[in-house]
Amino acid sequence: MAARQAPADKYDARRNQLAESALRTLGELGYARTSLREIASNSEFSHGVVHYYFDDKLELIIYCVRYYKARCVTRYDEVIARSTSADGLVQAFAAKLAETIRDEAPMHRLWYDLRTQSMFEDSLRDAVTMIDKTLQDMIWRVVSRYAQLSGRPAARSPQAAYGLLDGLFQQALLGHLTGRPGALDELTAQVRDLMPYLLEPVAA
Amino acid sequence: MAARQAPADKYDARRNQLAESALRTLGELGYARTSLREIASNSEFSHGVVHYYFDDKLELIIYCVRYYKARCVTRYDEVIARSTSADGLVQAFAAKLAETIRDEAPMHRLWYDLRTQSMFEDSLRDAVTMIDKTLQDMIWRVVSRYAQLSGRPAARSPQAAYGLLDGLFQQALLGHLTGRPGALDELTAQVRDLMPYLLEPVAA
DNA sequence: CCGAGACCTTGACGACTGTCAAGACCTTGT
DNA sequence: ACAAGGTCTTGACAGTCGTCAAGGTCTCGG
Repeated sequence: MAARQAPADKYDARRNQLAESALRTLGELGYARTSLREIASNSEFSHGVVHYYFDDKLELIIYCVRYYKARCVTRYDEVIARSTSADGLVQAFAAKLAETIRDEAPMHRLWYDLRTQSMFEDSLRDAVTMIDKTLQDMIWRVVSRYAQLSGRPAARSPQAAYGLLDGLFQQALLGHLTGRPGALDELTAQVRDLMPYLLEPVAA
Repeated sequence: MAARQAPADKYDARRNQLAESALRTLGELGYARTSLREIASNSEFSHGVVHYYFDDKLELIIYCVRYYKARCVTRYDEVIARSTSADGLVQAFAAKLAETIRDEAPMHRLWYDLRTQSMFEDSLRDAVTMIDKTLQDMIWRVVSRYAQLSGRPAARSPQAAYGLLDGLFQQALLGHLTGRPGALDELTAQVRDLMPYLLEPVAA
């Protein structure tokens, strides 16, 4: 029960360690075919240890989702901070989107997997809703900064902006994973085209 | 092996009958937790019959995907045929999108589930890619007709148009399933806003 | 009317899953 | 140095899965 010892950090460190193994495995196999034994075998522990640090398979998964969120949430903040012109922001943002597909494709497909699972499994719904909102906020910070640099107000809701960009992103991810050659370049072009639409048109 | 009898139709009819049971079950439970026994128990047959009509679980699933496609492909063609003005088309199209979420949510979440699974499982990839292309064509017929009625050419690629609309659609589906009240109305508003962006701006 | 083959059920198999209890190992305080 | 308790492994459990073989039931041609 109260498993923590003097260094409570160690307990959390182990949980994070297991979460990382779990995320690696989940990103490789997907939610459906990932077993606790597989997760453990991708770590340096045996399969029984999972129930020492997590009550449940579900608790581990949800912990992973939140742990994963902590990494992504600031992904584009540097782009926001560094940009000094509207065009530069759009360029850097589009490039970063393509880059993260190239470098972290397993993580992204895992996210879409979990989000889709939440359409079936109520127990995932809260965690997914929370992280989805966080991603929407992240996108909205980009759009807000873009509006600011352009001197024009945003014309779309945060939901709409997120939905549109997410649709393009997911399509590019799928294309990239199926080996379609120009998938990433198409994404950057599509994003560059889309961004002005998110703001009010220039005054007539 | 050569299981067909004189009326070869009956063999196909049984396959379709099983496909319908499978789609009902898959739409309810999702790909991960749907077993052949569950599919069979949602039909009037026993669990062994599946292997009489399908070699494999995977063959059944893929057959289902293609069977499902046949229904969706013409979903908006009536909207296209009936519309006589650009605004009327947009209105009817947006309403139809919302309607299909309300009436066929399990089928849609199943589609997203299978599409996501194809990011992990190579064996699903071909079937998913084919139906995704079919859906893109379906959307593109709407956009083309919209361009025609507007007297302006389309400004976005078929991929981009499909990706954008699909993003909004998926977000609305998720919102609808999680019980967010205005999810469907937001979708129709977002689609009405988006459609003009898919065409070239009015001449300056 | 009967036998052949299509159609379907039943029951079993090996493999895999999440879960947990029993105990071994190892660190630490005293 | 010894005991206590945190940490981890091992092995087993009940259940479910896909698959398939054996055999029953039904239908129809001869």
